[in-house]
Amino acid sequence: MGIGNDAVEIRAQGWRRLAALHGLIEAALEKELQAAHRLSVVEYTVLDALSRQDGWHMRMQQLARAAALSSSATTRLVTRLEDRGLLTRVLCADDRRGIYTELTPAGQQLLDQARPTHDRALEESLTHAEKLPELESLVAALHVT
Amino acid sequence: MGIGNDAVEIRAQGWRRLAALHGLIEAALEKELQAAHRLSVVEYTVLDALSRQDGWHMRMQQLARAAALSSSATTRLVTRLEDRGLLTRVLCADDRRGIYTELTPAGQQLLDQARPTHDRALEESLTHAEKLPELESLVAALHVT
DNA sequence: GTGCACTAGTTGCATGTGCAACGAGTAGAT
DNA sequence: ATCTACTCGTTGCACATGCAACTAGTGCAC
Repeated sequence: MGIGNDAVEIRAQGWRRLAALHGLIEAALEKELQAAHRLSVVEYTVLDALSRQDGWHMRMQQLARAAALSSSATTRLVTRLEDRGLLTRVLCADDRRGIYTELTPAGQQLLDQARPTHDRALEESLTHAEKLPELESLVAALHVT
Repeated sequence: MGIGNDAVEIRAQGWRRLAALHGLIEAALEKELQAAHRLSVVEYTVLDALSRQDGWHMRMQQLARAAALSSSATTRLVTRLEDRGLLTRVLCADDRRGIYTELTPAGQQLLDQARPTHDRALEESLTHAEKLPELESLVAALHVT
């Protein structure tokens, strides 16, 4: 049980804290976004990532990475959002395998409505987490640019 | 776009980084644990939480909180592990609603085998994440006690 | 050109998850 | 003793996810 094991244990503890904080925040966001806009956290993440491209397209795999999802899950997620009229698939001319997605006005509008909900829920859960001794320092690290 | 909005944006960015790091680590652990021991990350988390109690019991709801899972998911997770002989359900005498779970020798043994895999995969993914500029500071924050 | 290895995205299938409804047990009021 | 409100854990059901297999398209070798 020397110095090496201590490092291992510190890493494991850090990971447990990270997972705990992540779970806390995600649960809060999920609840609020679902209740107010019928959006899941991943769905919001995708819309947000698209809007961050500012009117520009994103390929499916970029979306997959942004949402930390498999490509199959991304396919169905995009289908879901497309069925709700929030985004559209655009075939790309240069590479006909590739598919671009872009926000529709309705998608942009829903995102505009959902963003305050998201930001408020995020702030609340961070404030809550900050009070838990084992999460305090990790929350502080998020404020750092 | 005053100071208030900056704080909001910083929080959002922090959350995206947290989610990214979490996804990175979880995917790596999932892959390694699944391949080497047919264990998912949540399953490992539960076994680990139980062993951390050092031979003592844990109620279903403690387990649910430790794994960031709903109670229904916890029920089935415990059933799965019980079917594999890794833990046992123990009815509690004082409160007959409550159910304790404890590791079996086989569960302890599998955990002992899986822990090095887990710790190594964790170290590797942290080392990898440390090289990504946007995750570097967050990874550093995990080292802090 | 033809063939081959590769990438992008989609689908069948099995599985893990959350929500809501439920049965069982507890604690307190009267 | 009984009624009520609550907690604990389990189950039916719908649904999102990952893996593997597939189709379509690209690019390189020859």
